[in-house]
Amino acid sequence: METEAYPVGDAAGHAFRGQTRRNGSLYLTRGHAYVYFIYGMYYCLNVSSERAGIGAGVLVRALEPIEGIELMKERRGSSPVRDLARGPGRLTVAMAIDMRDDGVDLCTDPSLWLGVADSEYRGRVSATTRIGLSRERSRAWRFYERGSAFVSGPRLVSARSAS
DNA sequence: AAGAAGATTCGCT
DNA sequence: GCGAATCTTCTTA
Repeated sequence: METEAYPVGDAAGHAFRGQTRRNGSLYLTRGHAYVYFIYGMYYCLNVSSERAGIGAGVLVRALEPIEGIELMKERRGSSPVRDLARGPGRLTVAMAIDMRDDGVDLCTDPSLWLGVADSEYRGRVSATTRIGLSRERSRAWRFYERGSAFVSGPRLVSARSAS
């Protein structure tokens, strides 16, 4: 798995300039989905990360497919398993995530939810700077499973930045 | 009202 | 490596 944090006060975050129609789900209680449409073509999935009324979240950039691989291949058009969900746009295609999922509670909704990581993944997380930003480039707020082939960007550990 | 940029991906050079 | 695809949001270049 690969994620990027967009915490409160982050100038690169969608909630930096306050709540809008688009980013409203970032202001839901932690654990809700924030889905937005980007580049006229792709959806991106985020998880709200603060209490109600505070806008912050985590972008889910990549996943390692475990189950439902055939279905994901159908949606993605026969791409290699490694590429099914390696990248935020690919991930939402493979999972059939769109604006209908915006605002759902990922802790209780039967259609889309988050589980808890197996203990074997604990301690296997590394960090780098985030991808594709023009602001706050130096923050090492991208997190991924060290050694995994199912991540979308650099797998090197960058120098830790002050936070 | 109009234009530019954007947490991307894919295909072609 | 570069540009197209294609649309929402924010800013006024």
